[in-house]
Amino acid sequence: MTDRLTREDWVAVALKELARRGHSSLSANRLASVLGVSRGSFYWHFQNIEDFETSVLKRWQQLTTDSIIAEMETLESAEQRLATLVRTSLSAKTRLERAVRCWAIDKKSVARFVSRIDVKRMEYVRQLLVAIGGDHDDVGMRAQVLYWASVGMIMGPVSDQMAAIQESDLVSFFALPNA
Amino acid sequence: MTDRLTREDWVAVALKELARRGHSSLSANRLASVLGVSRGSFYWHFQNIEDFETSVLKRWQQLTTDSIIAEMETLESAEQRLATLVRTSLSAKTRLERAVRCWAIDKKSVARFVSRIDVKRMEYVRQLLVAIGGDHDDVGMRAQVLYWASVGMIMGPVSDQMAAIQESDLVSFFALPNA
DNA sequence: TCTACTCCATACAGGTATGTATGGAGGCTA
DNA sequence: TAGCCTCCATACATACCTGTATGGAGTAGA
Repeated sequence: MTDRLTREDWVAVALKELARRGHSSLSANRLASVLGVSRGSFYWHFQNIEDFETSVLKRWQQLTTDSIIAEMETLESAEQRLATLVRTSLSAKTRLERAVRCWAIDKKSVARFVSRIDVKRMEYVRQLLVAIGGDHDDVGMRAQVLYWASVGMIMGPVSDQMAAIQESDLVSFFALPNA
Repeated sequence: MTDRLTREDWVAVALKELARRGHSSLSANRLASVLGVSRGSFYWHFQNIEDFETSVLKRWQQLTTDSIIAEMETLESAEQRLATLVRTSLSAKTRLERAVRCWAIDKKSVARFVSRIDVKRMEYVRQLLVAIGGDHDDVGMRAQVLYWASVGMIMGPVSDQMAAIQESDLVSFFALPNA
């Protein structure tokens, strides 16, 4: 009885495999073998692959966007929120983010989903920059570049330089006006 | 006679398909059908898939890194080089870059290759920033963030904001000291 | 206890992938 | 012209994928 599976069990192991080996590992075959069952279970819990993938993406959104923003909103000042957000991004586990973003390249439905999340995150960053530094002309550009940088950090090289970067330097770099 | 293929023909169509449909389209089967031949040709020109993929990556490096850096070096000042480099990046066709970077997620050998290219590009950006603004403490961070932003722009959302971003604003933002 | 429902196993069909073995068409050379 | 070398076609083995059809084990309820 206790060894029966739920949809959530499948989604959980999917996120794990997604982070470990990329989206090409999200086959019913592979996940079934990881869970120690057959594909019969998969096609009982999910109508098809599309149905399954949508569930995985929704869980990803909840974990990496909705809950993060909600957590930032518990902080008092916009400065604290941005600093914490940047620090969280710098120390975040990048494997899942990277895998999802590459998944979006292969599949248009995933791309649309990720795109909506991007807009949501970027708009939040822009709000924080406005709250901190005022609504300058280039606040849109700065929010865009800051979010691009976070995406680039996830997707790009993992250099020694990265470890030396302080979140406070980044915040002041983006939030303060140029000379 | 003229309808016989070369390794370069296979690599060329591979880069095209890579940009159009992503790295999952780089199968001998698909490319053969695109070229109108059978896989017998593929396995005559290439020892195996690894051999083929290495050739594709080397061509990508030559097109998107070596030749670009060489072109910048023909310009006179570091300011011109950085401005041109940023403008080139902003207007670059992102599909191939994006596909290669996602390819790297699925395959470790590709990841190692891309990582070496990342280091090469980032070091060049750092050199330009030093030549322009002097060797400040945070020049390493700025080079890192600027390169991250370029990667993020490629991998991330294509917003309306992007079209409004001027290359001159980006250059001054990264090259000038903070207030 | 008998039945019905839930969850999963098994088997099959159809698709695409790599890699190899082998043969065949056409040009180059002796 | 005879033979060789280059380039490609064909066929086969093997593997993994989705999706469906069907049956079977275990639990809950009448």
